[in-house]
Amino acid sequence: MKSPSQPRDRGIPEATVARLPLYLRALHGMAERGIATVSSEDLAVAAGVNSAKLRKDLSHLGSYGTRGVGYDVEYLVYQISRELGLTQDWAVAIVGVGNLGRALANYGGFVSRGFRVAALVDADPEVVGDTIAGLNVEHIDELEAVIGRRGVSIVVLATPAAAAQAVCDRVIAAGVTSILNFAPVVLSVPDSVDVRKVDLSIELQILAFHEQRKAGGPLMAMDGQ
Amino acid sequence: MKSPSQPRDRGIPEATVARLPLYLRALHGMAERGIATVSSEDLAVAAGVNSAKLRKDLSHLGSYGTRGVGYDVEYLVYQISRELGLTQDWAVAIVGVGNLGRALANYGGFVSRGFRVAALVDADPEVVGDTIAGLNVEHIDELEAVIGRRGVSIVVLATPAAAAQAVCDRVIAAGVTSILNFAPVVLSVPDSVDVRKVDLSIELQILAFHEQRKAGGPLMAMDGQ
DNA sequence: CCGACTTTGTGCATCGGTTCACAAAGGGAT
DNA sequence: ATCCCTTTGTGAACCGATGCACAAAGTCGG
Repeated sequence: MKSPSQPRDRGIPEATVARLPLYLRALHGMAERGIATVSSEDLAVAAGVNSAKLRKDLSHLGSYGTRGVGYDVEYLVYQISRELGLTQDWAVAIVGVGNLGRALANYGGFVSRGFRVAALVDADPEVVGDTIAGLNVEHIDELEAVIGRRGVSIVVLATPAAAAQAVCDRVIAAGVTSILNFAPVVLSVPDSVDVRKVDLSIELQILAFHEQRKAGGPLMAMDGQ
Repeated sequence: MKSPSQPRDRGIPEATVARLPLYLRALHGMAERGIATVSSEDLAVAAGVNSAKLRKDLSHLGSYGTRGVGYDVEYLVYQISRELGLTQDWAVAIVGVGNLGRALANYGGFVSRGFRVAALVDADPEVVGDTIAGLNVEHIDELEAVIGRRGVSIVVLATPAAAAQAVCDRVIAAGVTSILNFAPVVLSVPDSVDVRKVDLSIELQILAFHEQRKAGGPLMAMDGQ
């Protein structure tokens, strides 16, 4: 007899992991509206995916649905949260308090569940000492100390491109293994470190590509050589 | 006899399109450092990808390399720019001038090549009329007029989640078919419209998942049921 | 002019992810 | 208690992307 409703396979596909937060958000919305139970079809629509994909994704976590009924919203929220590691809270440090860093520090929604901005760090003496979003901006010289003291495990890089790699090296040396990088550079890191990149410029360029296609159409003659 | 060095196949894989901006950035850096020619191996390292993948990607644009030598940096910059549609310039409107919108408006690097922030729009009478990054903030009532007048073809949504879908519907009705969405909602749009999403919260959750894995390790016993 | 060397471009095997379609499982009505 | 209806969970086919490995193509030195 195999134990039921237990995470079966600890190897969850990357594509699935990337969608779990989407499901979670949709489920939170439903919970707030007092919906107790949801079918894969409805949840899929709310998350903007195909229902078969949703079911397969959820099946990687375990068998949490009831055939003929659907999924219990509260229970599924809990299971996904646990799988994503949101039942604990994560101390995040933002390095680089320019326009973007400031926006991130103030962006409440982003720190909604499970995450807490625990430190702001910058190199500019002009901003060090300022209070932003209720936090004191500390000097970059204190980087390692701050990471240790506050138990930071995720670092958000919002520095200029030129500074990113150096800061990255230092936070890794300080023991951080998860980095969210906003600087437009390819960071070089050991395999044991996870880097995710958010690059506004790249997103725009991808849009431009498709926009050009649409505009030019199949008969765009103006590009003869 | 097939015409040489001509874009052969107009169907470039999506995964390739997403990497072209990366190559372009690396190439710009090289051009600035006066490098005239680069091998697929060197460019691949600079862009952080596998060299075979890079060659396959470039081969989708045409045969722009020289065997035994490599690629001409300037020429490749031009070809990729043209393919991405960066030889024309795109008027971008930012809707929602909160912390994030402001940061985007000021973020010079993001508007570097091919893109120009042509308008800022917000609903809050408090900020309408302000000048940010040299631009006057216009009222949301003017949205359609502004889009038409300035020839905006790409819209960046930096509104609160609750407002995003409504604004999205309006810009689409005004003829926009490319949207970069920062609001944490799944936008529903016709197939003819391209939406790219940047979601800080989701990125953090993905990092947390992997971080938890590392921390817990293969023998994490504390989760017995 | 030739031969050795470098580097591209690509055929092919492989892999991960998506989608379809359906059998298995459970709920509710009679 | 039985049957029908709904919805899950998944086997299997399919599709796109990746990476290897090598032949073709071109350069450069002698």
